[in-house]
Amino acid sequence: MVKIGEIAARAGVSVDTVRYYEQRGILPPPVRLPSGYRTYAPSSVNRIVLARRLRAVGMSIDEIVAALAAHDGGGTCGSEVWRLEAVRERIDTQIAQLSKLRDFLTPMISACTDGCCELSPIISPSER
Amino acid sequence: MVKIGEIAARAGVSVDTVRYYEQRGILPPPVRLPSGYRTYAPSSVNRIVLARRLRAVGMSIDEIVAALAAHDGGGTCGSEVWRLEAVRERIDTQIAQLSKLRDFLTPMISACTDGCCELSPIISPSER
DNA sequence: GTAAACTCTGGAGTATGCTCCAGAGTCAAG
DNA sequence: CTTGACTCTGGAGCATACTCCAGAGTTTAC
Repeated sequence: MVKIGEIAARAGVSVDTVRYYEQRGILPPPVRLPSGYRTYAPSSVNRIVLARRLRAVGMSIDEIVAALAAHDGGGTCGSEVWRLEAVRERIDTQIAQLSKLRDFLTPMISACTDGCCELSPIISPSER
Repeated sequence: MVKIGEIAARAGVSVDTVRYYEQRGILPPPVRLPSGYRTYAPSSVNRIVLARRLRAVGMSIDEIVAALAAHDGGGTCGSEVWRLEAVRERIDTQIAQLSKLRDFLTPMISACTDGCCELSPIISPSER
């Protein structure tokens, strides 16, 4: 079991962020030493890193909490099918969205090379 | 040329957002009527929709401005290679990042079915 | 020509996600 | 045992991205 400073360092976040994530429900309340110090299993890093990555791709804290809750709510570990799948589905949705965005962009690029740009409406096409 | 209300409706955003995007540099200063009203080419919708989609996948306003500037800075339209490509590259990076995230998750899901969960450190593995 | 709907500006307000701080206690090395 | 690093709590502060508002002018439909 490690203290907050080390867990934060390992996850690449600040100590404040770890406490904030606990407050928001991303991290469960950790075991406390008699002194009140928080102690974490080293694997807690995974949860923080995962949250960070999900944040980086546009998920809100609430969405992450919901996704993790769906995962955690699967029941006793190993006793039934877990739903980390839900998170993965969310990612697949994101990827699909991005691909669509990519497809949205591609014809624009072609249009550009044809002498007309759909993204710079400041000058009308006739002026080009 | 259409007024702000219609451009906002077409893009599915609020009038305030359109003005905010102009202020932030996502949209160029529009042509004004003698009354001071903003008027836009219908194609301006594309720029707003694109910005929205990029926001939805985690890009900040500043990043979007930079990406669009890279695009706009390509010179006279059709006269040289445009760099909307830069935006597309950003998206590809995102997709790659998400795929990595997906790969990060998959072994966790397997681990779960094996009776150990890396995301719920509140209970130590020995207690399971 | 008048009422309803729309637009203007500048600034204040809100939600989210951190980030920092004070003041006090705890721990680890020498 | 002291010194410096670490941790605690609660609350304030900050950046981002909107969102709303007042008060005033403009446009549109009847």
